[in-house]
Amino acid sequence: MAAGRPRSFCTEKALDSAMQVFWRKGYEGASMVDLTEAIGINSPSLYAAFGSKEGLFRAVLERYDARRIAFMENLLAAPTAQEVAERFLHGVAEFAADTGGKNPPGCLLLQSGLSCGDSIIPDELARHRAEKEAALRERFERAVREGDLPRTANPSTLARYLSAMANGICIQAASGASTKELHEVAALALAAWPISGEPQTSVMEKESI
Amino acid sequence: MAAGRPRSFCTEKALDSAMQVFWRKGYEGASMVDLTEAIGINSPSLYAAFGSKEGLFRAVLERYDARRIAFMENLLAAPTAQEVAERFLHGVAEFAADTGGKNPPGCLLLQSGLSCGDSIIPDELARHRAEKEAALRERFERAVREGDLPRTANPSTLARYLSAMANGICIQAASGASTKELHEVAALALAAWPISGEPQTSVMEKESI
DNA sequence: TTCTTTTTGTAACGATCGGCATATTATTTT
DNA sequence: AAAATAATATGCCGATCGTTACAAAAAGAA
Repeated sequence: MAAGRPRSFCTEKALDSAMQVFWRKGYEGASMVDLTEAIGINSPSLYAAFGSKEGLFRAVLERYDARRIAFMENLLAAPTAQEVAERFLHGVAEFAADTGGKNPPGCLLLQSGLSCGDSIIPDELARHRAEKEAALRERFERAVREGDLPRTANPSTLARYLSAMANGICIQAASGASTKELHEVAALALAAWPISGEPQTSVMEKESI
Repeated sequence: MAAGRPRSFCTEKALDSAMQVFWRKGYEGASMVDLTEAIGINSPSLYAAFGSKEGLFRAVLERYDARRIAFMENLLAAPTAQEVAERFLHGVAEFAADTGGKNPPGCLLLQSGLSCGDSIIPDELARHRAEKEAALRERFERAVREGDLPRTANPSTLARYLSAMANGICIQAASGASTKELHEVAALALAAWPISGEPQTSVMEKESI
C-alpha cells in the first residue's frame, strides 16, 4: 500500500517544544499560535497528529510522566522510608530549580493549570499529583508493616506531607529560589521525619542552616 | 456641583463577587462576561469603576490582602518563633480548605495565576507571596537576636520553609484534602522546628497521627 | 506514468476575547 | 423647570481564540 507524504517533524521533539510552552504559559495561556510556532509546523499538521490542543497536552503529560518514572521507581526502591523521603524531597529540589535550561523552573503539573477557566485540565493534573502521592502512601504502608516506620505512623499523612512539601518547593522554584535554598528547605522538612530508634536531632544544628 | 446618577452596585460586594470568579477560574480563565455576570453589572460600569480587567484584579488582590492583614499581624505578635510558625501553618490549614463556602478551597495567590500567558500577573502574585515570606523572615531574625531561636538557625530558610509548606497545603486543599488532613500535615511540618532547650519529640508519637 | 495515500501550506471559519462609543436614564444643582 | 453631571444599557469594535476546508505537494504502488 502507498505510504503518502512523509512527516516534516519529529513527534518527540514536537512534544518537547510543546511542553516548554505549556510549562511556561500554562494550558489556557498557551495559544495554538504559540504551540505551532514553537514546534515549527502549521496547525493542520498538529491537529492531524494530536487531534486537538487538549490531545496535544495529554500527549505532553504522558511524556512528562514517563520522564519521571525512573525517578520515582528509584526512590521507591530505597531500603528505608526515610531514605525514600530524602530521595523524593531532594530529588524534587534538584530538578525544580534547574531543568537543564530547557524548561522553566517549577513543575509542569502545577505551572500548567492550577486554575484555568472551565477546563478539566486542573482536575486532570490533580489526579496525576494524587497518583504520585498514592505511590508514596503505599510505600509507607509497607514500611509500617516491615517495622521500618513506627506503628503509630500514618502513611497517608506522611505521603500528603511530602506531596505538599514537594509542591511548595516547586512554587518556591517558580518564584526564583535557588537550588541551594530549595535543598535547605528540603532538609528542614525532613527533620520532621519520624524515627523509630534513636532520638531525633534538629537539622538546624546538624547542618547549621 | 452636581452628583449624577447613583451607582447601582456596591463596590465591596462587587470585589467579593469578582474574587470568587478569579479564585475559581484564574486570572486569564476569568472572562469579562464571567465577571460582569457574577457582579450583576454591564461591562462599561466595570470599566468606569476599575479601569480594566487587570485593574479589577488588582483591586481584588488588595482586598484579599487586607483580609489577611489581621491574620498576619496576630501571628507575628506571638511571643515565640515556634508559636509564630504554629499559628501560621495551622491558620493556613484552617482557611485553606474551608473559606466559608464563599470561595473555592486553596489560596487566591496560587489559584489565580501561577502561569497565565504573557500576563505579568504571575510575577505580581509571586511578589505578594515573597512579601509575606519576608515578614516571617524578619520576625525570625528578631527571634534569633532575642535568643528565642538558636544562633545557628537561618531565618531565611525557616521563612522559606514555612512559605513552601503553606503553598503546599493550599494545593492540597485545592485537590480536595479535608481540614483535618491539612492540620495533620501542618503538625508534621512543625515537628521539624528547631528548639533551643529541651530535646525534640517526634510528632508521630506526640499526636499519634 | 498514473493512481493512491498522507502531509503540507494557505486561508478562512464561527466564537469569544477585552474594551469602548454612544445614547439614555437618573440624580443634584441652579 | 432647566441645566449639569454621572452611571447606566445597547451594541459593536478589531483582535485573537481553537479549529477546519481545501488544494497543492511528496512519497510509494500500480
